[in-house]
Amino acid sequence: MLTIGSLAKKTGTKVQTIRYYEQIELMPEPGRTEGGQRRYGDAELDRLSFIRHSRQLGFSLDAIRELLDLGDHPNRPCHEADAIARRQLTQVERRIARLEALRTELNRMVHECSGGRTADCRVLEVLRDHSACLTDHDEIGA
Amino acid sequence: MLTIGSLAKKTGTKVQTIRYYEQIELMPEPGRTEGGQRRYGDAELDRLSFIRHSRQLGFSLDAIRELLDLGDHPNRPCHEADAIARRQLTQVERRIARLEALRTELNRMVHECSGGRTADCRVLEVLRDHSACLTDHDEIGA
DNA sequence: GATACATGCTCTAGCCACTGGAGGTTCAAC
DNA sequence: GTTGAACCTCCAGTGGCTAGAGCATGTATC
Repeated sequence: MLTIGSLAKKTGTKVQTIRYYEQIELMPEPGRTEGGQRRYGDAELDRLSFIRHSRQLGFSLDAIRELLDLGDHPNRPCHEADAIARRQLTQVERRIARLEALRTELNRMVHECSGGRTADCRVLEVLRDHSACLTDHDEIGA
Repeated sequence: MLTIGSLAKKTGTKVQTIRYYEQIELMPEPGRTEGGQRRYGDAELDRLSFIRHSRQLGFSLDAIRELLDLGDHPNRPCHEADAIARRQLTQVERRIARLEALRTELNRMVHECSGGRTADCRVLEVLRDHSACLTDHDEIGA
């Protein structure tokens, strides 16, 4: 039986985060000691590990909820899990493409800065004038 | 003189976002009509364009605040602006590296999925077992 | 001048995924 | 029995917006 603290340590999660997962019903309500402290078993350890690993791979909590649900039904066809992962992959690829455009632009800004007065600063100039950009970057935070 | 709506359209910002920027003092309080509606001039248009463009390049609102401040002092040396841009570049590069590791992992997951039952699903299996991963991806949201 | 209605206003709450703190209780070791 | 780390609940805050309620204003048309 694990305390919340040792579960946290084993999974690299913060204690508060575990309680938060319980609150949003991503983790089940665990058993308690007489004094009211949470105690966890192996099932919860596995579930939390799954959640954490999925988060590290960038899945949203909603996607993880779906994945967990799929894992609970071993006889269902797995194309849904596959679809979720593919969706995630597409998103990751889109983000990479966008960040690469930003990298190009930032690189250009930084390399064109000659280190003079802010009035002549290429960094500020590029930010002032979008049309000086070489790449498209129209969405925010994509 | 622009209404908030036309300023929004010109800069590709939402009306609420402009009011939010005013609230957090990133945008100045504009003049008002007798009836109390906001009216904007060219200075505000420029400032908002700068903000939006910086956001598109991934700068935080705090970083943008600094950049705007630097732009207001044309005779100061520009190495600070340069430093902010470099910091941003580093962050972008780190995010790209991380996402590329994720892409590798997701790709592998997706391609190893043979489309059977969820019990045999490679996607779920990899998520269950971090040690099956080839890449490091330890931080969340980095 | 009247009317219609798009656009404006303020205020509040919600989103995601946590994180931190206050103020109090329980557990395990000594 | 005492200490002190770890636990508890509850609430508020983060960033960067976004949405909606409920009402006021501005402008074009008749």
